[in-house]
Amino acid sequence: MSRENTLRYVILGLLSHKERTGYDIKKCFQQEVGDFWSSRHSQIYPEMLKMEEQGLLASRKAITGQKLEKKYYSLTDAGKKELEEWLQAPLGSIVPTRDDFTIKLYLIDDAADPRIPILFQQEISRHQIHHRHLTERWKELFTDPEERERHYGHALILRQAIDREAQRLAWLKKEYKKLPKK
Amino acid sequence: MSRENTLRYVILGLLSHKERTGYDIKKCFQQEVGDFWSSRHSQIYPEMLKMEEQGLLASRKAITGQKLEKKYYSLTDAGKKELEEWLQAPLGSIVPTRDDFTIKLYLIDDAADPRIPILFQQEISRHQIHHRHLTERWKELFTDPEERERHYGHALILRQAIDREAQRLAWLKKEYKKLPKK
DNA sequence: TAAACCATGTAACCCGTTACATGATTAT
DNA sequence: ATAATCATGTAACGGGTTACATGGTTTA
Repeated sequence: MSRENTLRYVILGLLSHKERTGYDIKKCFQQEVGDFWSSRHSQIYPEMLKMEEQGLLASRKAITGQKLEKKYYSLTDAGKKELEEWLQAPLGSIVPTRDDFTIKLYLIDDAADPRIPILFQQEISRHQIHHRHLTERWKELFTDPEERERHYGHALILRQAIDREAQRLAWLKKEYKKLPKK
Repeated sequence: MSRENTLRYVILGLLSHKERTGYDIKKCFQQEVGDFWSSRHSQIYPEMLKMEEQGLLASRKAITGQKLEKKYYSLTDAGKKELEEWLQAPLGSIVPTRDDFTIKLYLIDDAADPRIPILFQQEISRHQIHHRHLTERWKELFTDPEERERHYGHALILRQAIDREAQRLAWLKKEYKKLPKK
């Protein structure tokens, strides 16, 4: 958990190019952004209300169909300033992994334990799924090289995530093979 | 955040070979274990009390010096069973990165933005620090190859963490060089 | 004797998840 | 018609951090 209310800055960032509703933000988190940050609508709506009260966001209402109200939020000058400041603020220090595979391996600690190969299989499987998912996303978004240029940051972090998964899978398979045969 | 009360299992794991006090657990998190999992004493003590109430832990009191009371906890049979079950339970699915460098890069998104090289410098710096820290730890613990065999899991995850940091640093430096000169 | 460390707890608060709750619109 | 999706909220709870609070022991 980033305790520094990062959600607020992500929202500011997502609103920095165009106005959006809370629902739009929610959809972002279900789509591409969700690979890097996500929150539920039950956290998004109250947060945006608070940000409006604090003068970081402005809103206008619009009607779709007969009565469905949408609330479009946009950045105020204070909101823009808040975002700029955060973007320039130093990064936090690196926090513990808190990854269940890692901690289980630490606690079992014995290469001959029969639970070790199972653990590796599970870990390999979930990273394969994740790797495939990210690769799919890449194809969707960045098959066109022009898109890669238009969205430098996004392409970069997605590429990096894919490489990381590939490297992790290679490491896992290597260590899996080295396990003592029972 | 692992929402599944992982702390409880980490505590069970740390108690599985010898009895310890809450303070001992806290010290573990400040030392080697802390690279992979950590919690504060204000969370540890109440959690251990609850685990005792639930019959997972047993405790005995001891006096150091004239009156300083220590409370040593150990696993009950129920506690051992709980730990075994968790160790065999399937791993959770992979969660979003929630890393501030990543999300900032996503939000800036423009290779020509002057904040990008600064961001890279910050990221490189904090990973260098972390890499050095982990390498130090390795020297401390695993210079002796026999220790590496005695603590297979620990050696493995530490090695993996070091490799990951090294690979990440290489990637960061490569991309930093590719940035457009201003 | 003073500082650092040992040792154990509680309280307030923040972030995030799950569940509760409601109603409109669109596509089949 | 009905299911899926759009749209916006609130409530309860769990896990984690910071701060509050207290006292004993060891080491320089």
